[in-house]
Amino acid sequence: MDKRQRIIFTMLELVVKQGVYATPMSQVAKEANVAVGTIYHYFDNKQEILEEIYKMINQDYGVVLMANLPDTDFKTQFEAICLNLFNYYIGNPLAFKFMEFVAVPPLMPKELVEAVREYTAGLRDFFQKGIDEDHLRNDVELRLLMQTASGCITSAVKLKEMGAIELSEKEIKQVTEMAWDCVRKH
Amino acid sequence: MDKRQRIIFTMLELVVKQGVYATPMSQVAKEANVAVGTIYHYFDNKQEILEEIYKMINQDYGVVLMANLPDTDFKTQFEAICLNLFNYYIGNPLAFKFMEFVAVPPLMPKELVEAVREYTAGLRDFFQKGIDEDHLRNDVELRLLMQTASGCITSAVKLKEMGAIELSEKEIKQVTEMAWDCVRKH
Amino acid sequence: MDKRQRIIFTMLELVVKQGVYATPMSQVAKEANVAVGTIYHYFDNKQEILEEIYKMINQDYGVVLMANLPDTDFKTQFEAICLNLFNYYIGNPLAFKFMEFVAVPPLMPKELVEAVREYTAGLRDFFQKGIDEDHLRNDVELRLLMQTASGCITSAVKLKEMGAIELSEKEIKQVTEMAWDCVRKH
Amino acid sequence: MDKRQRIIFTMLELVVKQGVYATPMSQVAKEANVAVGTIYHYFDNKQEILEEIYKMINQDYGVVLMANLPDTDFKTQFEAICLNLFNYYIGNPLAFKFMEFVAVPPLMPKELVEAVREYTAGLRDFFQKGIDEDHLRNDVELRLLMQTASGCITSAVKLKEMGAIELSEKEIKQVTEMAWDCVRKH
DNA sequence: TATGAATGAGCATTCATTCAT
DNA sequence: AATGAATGAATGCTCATTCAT
Repeated sequence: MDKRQRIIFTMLELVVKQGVYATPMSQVAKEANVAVGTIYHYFDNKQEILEEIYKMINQDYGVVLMANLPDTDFKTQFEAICLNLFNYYIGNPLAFKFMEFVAVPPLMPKELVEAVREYTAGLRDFFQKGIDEDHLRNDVELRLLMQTASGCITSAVKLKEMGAIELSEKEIKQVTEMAWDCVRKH
Repeated sequence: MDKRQRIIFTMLELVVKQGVYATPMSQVAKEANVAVGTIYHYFDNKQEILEEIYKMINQDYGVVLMANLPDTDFKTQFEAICLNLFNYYIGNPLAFKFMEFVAVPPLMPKELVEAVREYTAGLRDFFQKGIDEDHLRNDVELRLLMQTASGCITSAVKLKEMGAIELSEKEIKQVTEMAWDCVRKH
Repeated sequence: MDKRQRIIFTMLELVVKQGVYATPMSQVAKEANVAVGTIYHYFDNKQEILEEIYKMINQDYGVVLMANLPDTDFKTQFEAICLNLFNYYIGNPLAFKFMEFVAVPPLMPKELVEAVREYTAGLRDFFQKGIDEDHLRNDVELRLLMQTASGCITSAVKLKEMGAIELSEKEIKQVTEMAWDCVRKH
Repeated sequence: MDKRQRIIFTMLELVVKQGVYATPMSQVAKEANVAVGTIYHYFDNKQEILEEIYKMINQDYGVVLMANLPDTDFKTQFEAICLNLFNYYIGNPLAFKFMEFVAVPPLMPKELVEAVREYTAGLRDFFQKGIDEDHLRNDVELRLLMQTASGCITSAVKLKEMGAIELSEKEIKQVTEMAWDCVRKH
């Protein structure tokens, strides 16, 4: 892994474990095995590294979420997306925690937050199609519908990360059902 | 308002707006109109003030959530609780933001997080009753069920706070429905 | 001497000996026998201390220059002023060196440089009177006349500070004569 | 212009505008269109470049000052030298500012300062001749006499550079007169 | 109770210089 | 000759906390 990558991943790891302000650049340097100055060769400042991580994770989202969708009915596709999200979160707990606990207002500038939403344009289109084709509630705003469904998933992963529940296949199935019940047209 | 109260509310306000580490004690002192030393007369350190705020808000929760429940069927009571939660969050945006954006791992010690859950024992009992009496899904763990329902509400308020959606009576009704669909026995 | 004074004089001393950028705040703190933080209690930043010194010295100028003028003819008064300047410079070599070698563009902001000229308004009036009453050249701009005369004095003190010449009474007398020959009406 | 020259002139330009310590080598490299490493191919360190500039300017002085002297009486020659100096300063404001504002104690080592005086040996001889032949004051030390005369010129140029006065032919004539009045035998 | 001057460890960042290519 | 990635000591400044009054 090159130095730039090592800096990013070390920062991600430390910032999730310790918090942004308990993570000095000197520690990042040491644990990434580079000199402090080297960090500033690749990044303008600490904030920029954090924004880089934020963009990176959101880009991953966009790709991973819509991957390997089965060519079947809407509901099955919805479930596949949920599963994708679960797998990503469970496989990348650092990414999950960064998004939930680190990239919290007012850390990320408004413009970045908005820019990054474009990475998940695919998901938005999918939901819009669900509304248009009468699979999803059509009386609820698109943004609210999406947020509520993903909130169900997020809630579950949060509980798992706190050590409060397991998140085996059974629970994943249940939460996916709940998310579907939330947003589907009745 | 006495000095202790002023310190707490000033800290809450600033910490929500600026973040914990961008909020120096000196600024809290100035905006609360007390001397720096006075803060340390009432609190051991900065962390203690934050924990005090955390306990205060959670205590409010416990009280507010179960207030004025109608003596009717379970579903109506569920809706009343949702409405209570909405009203609290909307009426106390600082409290909402503090819980969502400030009191984030690893800020609050594990023991405090657990201790504070007792404040909402009433809500837990209500959900347990819902399971036992066959109103709610009985195949899902209690914690997960509660978190998912409240996650629906929280998601909506977050969107409102970000300025992405309105949260008028219509939307509150919709989200309450979605939360109910999530957890009810089908 | 109080802490603020100690900080100012320590900074003056070090900055003259070492240059501004070879004088770290930590050294100022140590030699002034205060903590680093204390410096920032009294001043906003390093620059502010330097500006404070600059103002202080210029204020001294204004007072010292016109002190104890004999109530005689213009030329004798002129000589008294030169002597005042010599005495000040020789008695305060730190002040002299600060003005000549430290407070050099672009260290001091334009506005401060201009503001500070008001401290020596008395000298300007004296020169103006000299012009009006036909003691001094009236074909040369006031500013230029003043600068040239004081440049004579400054040149001499500079040589003394470099160790190139003595500056005993004899030389002081000579330089004063030269300054007078420079600006007087022929 | 070759790289070495480009480095020197870029450093001169930047150092005059920004000050020595606000001028990083990386900026010099960028604006001279060379790599940082290349600078260290031609010079040992930053200080050496500054000393090179200092020597270069002083060498210029020596040559320019005594150039094109008319073969007439002493006073006319004196006036020609003054004019040479004015022309040099006005045509090379960077050189002037470097000498006045950058090459200030303790930037240049004592030995260099002394060594460089040899470049202006011609001027020294001219003044000595003036003393010996009874054109200049013979009661004042040579160094002091020279410094005072050139101080008059310098004062005027400084005022011009500060934007305080024009320095057209009329003023140049005046200042030359003043310089002469300063040092001539009465 | 209340004050605010004083402290100094700790931080983000800079920059002259090196050196493998 | 020329490059520019890499280094890490050093700097200005912050801020939670203490304590004499």
